[in-house]
Amino acid sequence: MYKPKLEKEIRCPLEYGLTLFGGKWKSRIICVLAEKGTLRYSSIRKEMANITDAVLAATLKELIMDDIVKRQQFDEIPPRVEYCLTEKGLSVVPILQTICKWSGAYHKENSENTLLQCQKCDYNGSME
Amino acid sequence: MYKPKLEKEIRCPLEYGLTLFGGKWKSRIICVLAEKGTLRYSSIRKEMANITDAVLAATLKELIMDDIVKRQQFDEIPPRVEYCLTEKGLSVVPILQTICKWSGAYHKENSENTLLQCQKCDYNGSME
DNA sequence: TGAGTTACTATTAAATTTAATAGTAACTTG
DNA sequence: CAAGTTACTATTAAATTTAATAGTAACTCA
Repeated sequence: MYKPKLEKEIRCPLEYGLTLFGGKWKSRIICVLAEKGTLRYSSIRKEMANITDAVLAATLKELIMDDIVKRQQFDEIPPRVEYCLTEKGLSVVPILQTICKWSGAYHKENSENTLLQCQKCDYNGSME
Repeated sequence: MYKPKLEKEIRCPLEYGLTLFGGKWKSRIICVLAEKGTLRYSSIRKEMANITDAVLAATLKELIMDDIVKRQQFDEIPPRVEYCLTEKGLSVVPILQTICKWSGAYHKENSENTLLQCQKCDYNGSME
């Protein structure tokens, strides 16, 4: 998703909201944290096959700046840093679930395959 | 937003759903059609300053393929083609409104400026 | 002592999205 | 008769996102 640098380029809260949790990675990170609660950096990475450090670190930074994810650092060695959703982050979850259900329902209606299954969301392929 | 060619690359209905209406242009087109009902190509363009023909035409095509927008063509000259939301498209609107409200509420909380106003959405900057 | 762990950053390249520009047929209006 | 309208397509370029790869400090474990 295109994220304009200048807030002026965003025309409405809808567009702005979508930049906060839309996009390929943000929604997945939020889902993982919603499911697991608190996770350290390496665990998030393990949960999300295919993500690279560069992308994960950058995405977490954005989520933190937008007050959706909270970062807590422990001064140990090897380093330990834990991430969890903020209150604002938690408030996104129901929206994501709604999208999940909406999408799952229409997909079932139009297709026979069952590719759309995911442990990260609360969708299991048999939602009413 | 990254839209994978192969459905296999999409991991869950949430991600899939976001490819259907997330992104810079799709949500705006849906908003405009939700507000105005039926519009012809040139009117959609006028409603969305800054969009180019290449992008508008391509985006409409995707929305049509995903059964969110319906296209009706009249054989007149000059050509007339009208677009409106399908039933599925209409069912997205409440989700977009929810995002709009969520985003608007948090934005007001965190910022003094009032840039986030838009005639396209049902948000007017003073939402409770 | 060497390898592994951790949470990153930096750099470069590939892929994708968005933008800019020009062109088209066949009519209508001035 | 020239210019404007309509709904696009095609092409090229710029911007942005995503991916791939390597490197880091300071410890622990074998």
